[in-house]
Amino acid sequence: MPLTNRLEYYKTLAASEAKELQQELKEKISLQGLVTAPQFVAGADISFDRGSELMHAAIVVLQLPALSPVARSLVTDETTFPYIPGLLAFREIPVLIKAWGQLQQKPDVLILDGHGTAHPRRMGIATHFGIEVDWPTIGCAKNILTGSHDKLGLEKGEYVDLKEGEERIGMVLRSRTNVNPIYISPGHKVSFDDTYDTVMKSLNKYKLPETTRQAHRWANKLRKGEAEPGYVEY
DNA sequence: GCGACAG
DNA sequence: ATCTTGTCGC
Repeated sequence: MPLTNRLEYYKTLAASEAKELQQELKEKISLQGLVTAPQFVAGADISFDRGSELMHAAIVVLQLPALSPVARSLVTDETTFPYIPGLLAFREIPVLIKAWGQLQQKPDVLILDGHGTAHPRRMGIATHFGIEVDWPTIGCAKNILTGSHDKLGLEKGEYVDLKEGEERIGMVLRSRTNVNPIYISPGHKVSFDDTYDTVMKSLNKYKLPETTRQAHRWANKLRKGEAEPGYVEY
């Protein structure tokens, strides 16, 4: 089924059906590592007014190692799926894929807001998105959804595995010294090592990766009418 | 049954 | 996610 039709199909799904679809898609996950060191990393995020069905999406591409801006894609669209923990992808993926399709300069890897394999069925939004567009993705969340972990050191760069039972599903990373950690996990077509390395390279002086920060910034500008939808290359 | 629960 | 000012701590 064509991608466009799949996205329309998502909107018709009941929660139970969405979960079944995740169980099927789970078989397509690849944790094969990246072939070459990434030079371009991108961040994706969504902003919206509470109570509104309008979703404002931003994807920004940055170049390593300086994290200098390369391009951005902004799209506004309406969602028809509610926010349900564990089913975030069905709500946000449609507009993100529109932004992705508009993006000319594709990055080596895309970091999304939310989890990848650190999900009850290993199908967080980063993994789901990666499978749909067949591209390397990483999940980076500010809060935990599932799993448990040991105590974590306070220095930037330290991490512990996030596990569900005996299975490693992600990592809890101290992205900035003495600040609450972030939760990172492979999305699709990246390894756990790629996930850690890429996120570390995307960090500067803040808690969140610069990719995430820039995507958040532009999504907010779009929502507030301070930026126009469309594609821009720098 | 109760609590947890990405954005 | 978003609503919002000051304030405590490194």
